[in-house]
Amino acid sequence: METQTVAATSAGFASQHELLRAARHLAGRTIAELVHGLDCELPAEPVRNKGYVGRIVERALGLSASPLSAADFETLGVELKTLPVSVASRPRESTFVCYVALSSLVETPWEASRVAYKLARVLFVPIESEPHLTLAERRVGSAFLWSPTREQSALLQADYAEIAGRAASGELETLDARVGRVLQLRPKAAHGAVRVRASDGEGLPSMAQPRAFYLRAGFTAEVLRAALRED
Amino acid sequence: METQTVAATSAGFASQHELLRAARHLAGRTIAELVHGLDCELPAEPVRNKGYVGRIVERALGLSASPLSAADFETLGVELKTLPVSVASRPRESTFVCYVALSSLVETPWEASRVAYKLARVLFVPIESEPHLTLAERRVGSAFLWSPTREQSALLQADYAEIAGRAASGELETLDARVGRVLQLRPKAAHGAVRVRASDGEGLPSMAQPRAFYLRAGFTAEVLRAALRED
DNA sequence: CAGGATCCACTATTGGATCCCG
DNA sequence: CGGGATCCAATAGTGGATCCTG
Repeated sequence: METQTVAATSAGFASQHELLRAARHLAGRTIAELVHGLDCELPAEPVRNKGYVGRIVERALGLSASPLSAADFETLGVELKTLPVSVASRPRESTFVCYVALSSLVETPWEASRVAYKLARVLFVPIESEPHLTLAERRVGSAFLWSPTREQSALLQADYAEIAGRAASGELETLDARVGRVLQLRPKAAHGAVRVRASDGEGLPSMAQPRAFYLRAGFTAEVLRAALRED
Repeated sequence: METQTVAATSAGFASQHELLRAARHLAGRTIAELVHGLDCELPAEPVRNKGYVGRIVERALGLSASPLSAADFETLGVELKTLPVSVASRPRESTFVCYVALSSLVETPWEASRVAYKLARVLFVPIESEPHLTLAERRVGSAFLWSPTREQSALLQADYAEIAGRAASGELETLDARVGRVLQLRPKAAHGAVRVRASDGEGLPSMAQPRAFYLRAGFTAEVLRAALRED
């Protein structure tokens, strides 16, 4: 049975290439088909189930809840990201990268940052996600491995520096999601009132909105176009 | 009197450089000040007086209604365009270039087109035009002469070809203002029901909406940035 | 709470319509 | 009707908020 083939590949991958092949094996399948071999429920509607597709693809590729398979991806040095795309292969959303504390931003250069580490190597799995499609109907596209080109890396680093600079000088008023040409900082929490421990400009304890790095849709659009040209 | 200085330069210019100097002489003045030396009325509000600033600047530079001074600009080979800009020097609007008949588009290559001719050399006069400013309060910026760079020319030509191609193949449904990265085609008339004589795909007579070429605001923004870097 | 993400009200952009003059 | 342009309702874009899971 087709879906069992997917399950069979789910144990550890020896290389990034092997992982890519497994991901490409999913191309053309609907989410319903992925779920079929995975013993899990399929919610009817996308809304209120935001991370669902991402988790299904993780599982279809063997990244289960177990620490062991999570370690596979860790060992391979690959970050897995589903990318919701329109029929015209245009990303419909920005891409979450990771949380970050403003204080760590100030201390950490781009090269040593978690965002740079996560973006060093990404397996993008496009998902055709027109709003009118149910989760079940959404279809997996052709996955690809990406690392930033020299130009892209320069853009990311410049945005990081701009964001870190504003954090350092305490210009929190002007440090919103509009900053950054390709990388941006946005609130990320269950709701807007959530606060976490932080330190203010002078290192004194304070409470702050949790924030995370995101890639702008325009940037992943460029990444996707380049990948399509490769094919 | 200062405004007489302006009037004194209004007779024919010997060169583009002389014209540019006269235009730069207007920098920093308000429209009220320009009008002061010109014997004409100043409407209170911008709305319902759309071409007013353009005509005032023309007159301040000696392009009166008389065919003679119009010929000055013609002889110099310069097109005069005011450019409404925000305080951040961002163009607030697209820029009208000229009317065009779809039939002529099909026959005329870029090099021989009126739009290419008009864009070959332009004197842009930025006007600070925040919506809350009355006409009188709007201020003239630093004028500059522009000709398309090689890259800009390639973009313009490619857009022209794209537009002409759709006109040729009769794809009028897809030939709207969205076509063209920097150059676009838009309806231009007193109102949407205006029609002019035209010919259809087979050369048969028909009625069509008058259309004109415009430069997108994003393009003139780039032109303006380059000019500001020069200064 | 970190990580898988998308939602959606609001803002920014702009395509088509329009205004005045000669 | 061509040329000087801007207006503004509708659409596109996105910043901040939010949802579910382990």
